[in-house]
Amino acid sequence: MMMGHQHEVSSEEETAAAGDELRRGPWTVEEDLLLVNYIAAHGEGRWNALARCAGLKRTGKSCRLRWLNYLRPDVRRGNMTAEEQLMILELHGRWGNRWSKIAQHLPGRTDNEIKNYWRTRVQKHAKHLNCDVNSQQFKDLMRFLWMPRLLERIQRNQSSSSSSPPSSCSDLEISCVTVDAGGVACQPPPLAMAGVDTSNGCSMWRQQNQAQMGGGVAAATVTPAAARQDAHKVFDQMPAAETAACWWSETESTLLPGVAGFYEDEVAFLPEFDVSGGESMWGGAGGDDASWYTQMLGL
DNA sequence: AAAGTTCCCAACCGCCTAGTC
DNA sequence: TGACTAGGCGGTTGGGAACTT
Repeated sequence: MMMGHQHEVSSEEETAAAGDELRRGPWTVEEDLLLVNYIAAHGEGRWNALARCAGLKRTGKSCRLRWLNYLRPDVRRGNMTAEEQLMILELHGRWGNRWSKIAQHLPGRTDNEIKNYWRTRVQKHAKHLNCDVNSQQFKDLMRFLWMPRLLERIQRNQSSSSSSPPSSCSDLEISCVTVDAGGVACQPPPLAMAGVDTSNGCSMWRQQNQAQMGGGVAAATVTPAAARQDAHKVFDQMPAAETAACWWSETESTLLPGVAGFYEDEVAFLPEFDVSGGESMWGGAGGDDASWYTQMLGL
């Protein structure tokens, strides 16, 4: 694909090219081979020199990008798994558009790929909901509906791939605050979190959570706005992996009107939001990543 | 089947920072 | 200290595939 500024050459590129005509646009198989072979023999780094020595009429920048985003052997391709999507939603909520930082927690995924995922999938649905992707409303939707559903899907995949969860994980109980339409907090039944190490901070977080919620959510009566505010406060204090693992909604029908500010019919149109295991907006099969996600929880 | 539209993502750009001289 | 270079980052673009009319 040829870019619009293909005839403009920066001073940096002029230096790198040393008078040679620079190639732009899509990489050919021959160029890829040159780059891969050169790096295999000499290693990466010093990209401008590398481009020259490898006989590539490309800028160092271009070579670096091609290698990191496409040719590197550990680059993971294909649809994002539910685990990866959950991680992206959580980490973006925490760090914003810090794509490279987010990518560090998704082995094999590049910042470019995560950025593209965010723009093409997440922003698209924010647009469908007619709200800004950075709005509190949309963040609530992600936290209280999409992320729990992704988690649900992950757990279903885990349980279907292994009939007996690891004993070290099966007894973890996760509580979360749900708020019914009348603004009354209720405590959901314990949820066994298969695949999550009970020794991590989740149980501690739960205790803190309940303490901050006024000594026990079951007894408290809170307004939806207050519940949301408290939830965010606790959420923001949690380590990333715990946050992704711990959030759980009893049902979105109780959460949406009270906490997220969305009504059921507002999200009902989300056509791809299929939790039955088929194709969904969250894409991908994702069934074999349980171990990966468990590993990520140890971050 | 053809034309139009939307979506995806590879590759580019400009800016910034760190390192070197 | 300032100029220069390399590398890294986030934002943007546009070609082609996929989908719709």
